[in-house]
Amino acid sequence: MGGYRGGVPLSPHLPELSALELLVDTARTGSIGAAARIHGISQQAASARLRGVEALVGAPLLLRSPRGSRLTESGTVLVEWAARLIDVAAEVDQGIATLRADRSERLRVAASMTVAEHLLPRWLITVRARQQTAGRSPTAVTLTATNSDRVAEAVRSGEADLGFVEGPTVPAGLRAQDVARDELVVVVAPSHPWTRRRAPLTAQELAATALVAREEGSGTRRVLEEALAAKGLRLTVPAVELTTSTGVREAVRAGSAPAVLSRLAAEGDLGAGRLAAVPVADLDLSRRLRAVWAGSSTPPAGAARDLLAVARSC
Amino acid sequence: MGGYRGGVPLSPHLPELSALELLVDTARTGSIGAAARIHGISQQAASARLRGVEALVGAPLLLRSPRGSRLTESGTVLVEWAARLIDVAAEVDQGIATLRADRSERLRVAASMTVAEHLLPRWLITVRARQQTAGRSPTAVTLTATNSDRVAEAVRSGEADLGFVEGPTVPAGLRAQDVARDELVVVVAPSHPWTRRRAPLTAQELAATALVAREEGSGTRRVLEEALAAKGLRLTVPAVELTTSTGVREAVRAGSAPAVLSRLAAEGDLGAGRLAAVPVADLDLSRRLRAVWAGSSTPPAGAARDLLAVARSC
DNA sequence: CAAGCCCACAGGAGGAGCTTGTGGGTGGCT
DNA sequence: AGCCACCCACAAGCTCCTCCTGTGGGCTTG
Repeated sequence: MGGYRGGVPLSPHLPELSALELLVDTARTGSIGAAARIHGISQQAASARLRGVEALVGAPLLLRSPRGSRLTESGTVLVEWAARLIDVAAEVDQGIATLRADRSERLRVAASMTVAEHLLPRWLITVRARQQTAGRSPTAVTLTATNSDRVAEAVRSGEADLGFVEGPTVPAGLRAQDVARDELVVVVAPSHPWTRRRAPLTAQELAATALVAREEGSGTRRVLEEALAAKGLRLTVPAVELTTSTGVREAVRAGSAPAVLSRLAAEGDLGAGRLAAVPVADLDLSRRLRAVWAGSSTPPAGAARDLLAVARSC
Repeated sequence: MGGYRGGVPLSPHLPELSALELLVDTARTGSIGAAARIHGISQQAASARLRGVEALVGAPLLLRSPRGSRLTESGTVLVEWAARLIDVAAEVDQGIATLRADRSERLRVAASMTVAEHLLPRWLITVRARQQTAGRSPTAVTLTATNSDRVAEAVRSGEADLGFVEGPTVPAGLRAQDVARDELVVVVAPSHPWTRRRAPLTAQELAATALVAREEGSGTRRVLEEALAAKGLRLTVPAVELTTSTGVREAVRAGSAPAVLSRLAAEGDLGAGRLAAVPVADLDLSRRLRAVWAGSSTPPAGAARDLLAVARSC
């Protein structure tokens, strides 16, 4: 996740998302015409689009017959991949809806970068689905994504109804509830000498190294600092400070220095071998992700309650 | 992943993938013009496209200045989401390349559905990346996705150079190497009575239930049957037999009957609450994913070796 | 102060995708 | 048997989108 290499656009063989949706719906319904109706286009247009997809892919995907269409073997695999892609696209879609600023009645959420990037879109999809199955109309949500400090401020000042933060302590003046756990990992470029270590890193070594770090006020940075402080250590002045985990990842991949990142943010790059994780011996880098709200001691009602419930169950 | 609900096309607010790529590259380079050059379009076209994205999202994403463009807060979040989407798209893209049938020299891979759907695209991306960093030109790979039995046949007959199968035993006449572990889970619709059970399911109960199942010859089916056989049990005749895990998932969601699925295939739906997992008490449903090849006892050379190495390290 | 980068606006050409109209084929119902 | 409903594909025309080129304004650098 989030490891887009940049500079290498996707090949022109990748069909458009809408065309893939059409294919998936054709597979589901067993009929091109039915899928066309779902998408609000004519059967002919759908047929042409799907032929276009087949031409792009370079393999037959559908077995057309006078009483419907079935998938070929290649089609089956492609539909499976496409469904996954569309799921992620739906998350982004949901996320985009939260960025739109033109609503009046809405749930205003402020979240730390880590939560906003990696968890919220999925939560929102689930909340929406649950509200719809419960027969309620889905709530409009607006999202502000900053660092944990500013999330706390936004909630305190009433700019946001609900916040999500990381960090070892509950922000002053707010009520909180744990919703998930996360863990920080030390990551380096695959070419970095630390990847060839036998023994795990010690807290002392880590503290003595100039890292690529997030700015002060970020939950990631604070957790690291407090974990080191618990060992009587202080963080060396960072080599670079950046405000996004993308920036941090890119700097690490460029080989400059190690970094400490949320596992959520690093996962994709670790899996793909673009980054390597370095175990740390004597440091507790797990952290809680908390929902926070102002005012009463009980969790908020309405849509905020729904979101909180979904977040806790994931 | 792979839980596409169907019937609800993505909102028209979602920008096209190419437009999102453009945004990501603009963020990376700090300049609209530079991103335009990467994508081989004029600066004006890129500028217009990005304005289109902003209109679609309904929020400013870029802070344009006479010496470049930076992201707004909303832009930062969107870029992060978009990068993830593009990563998945790149996997699909890579997968599509393997479906194209027009190459002559290539590595021919046959894989079980589970592996083809959930693991191979990522492996292929990594192989490609490693080959490129090693200065070699990337290998063309063609993929056939069927059930484990037919994968074994394809490898035996020389139709495929390398195969990936599930199942408790190594197919006769082939050499094998473990590459990963997987686990089967019992899944039901969220409304199914089993979700309200206190005690875990017993193997006996499971065996006595008519399930939604994969066809005979599939690795998923075989693992289940053998796990039951180890307890002296036999599977009841399935309620339905389907050849894809999508089909199985949909049937389960429709509420008809429980199913046994790879955790890989069920993950997305479990996370989103579209399916529920039911613990099973006394049944070992873990399974190995194996690479198989014909002939010599040593693993194959060349590109097959690269793929094998990547698969094992993930 | 000119050159080089950044950006945006305007007009025109091309093409991709849609719709409507049409026809061939199969299965079920009366 | 015959009609109807559904499946699919081909063809012609239109529309709108997106790209191109040409142009101009603003800021920084040598």
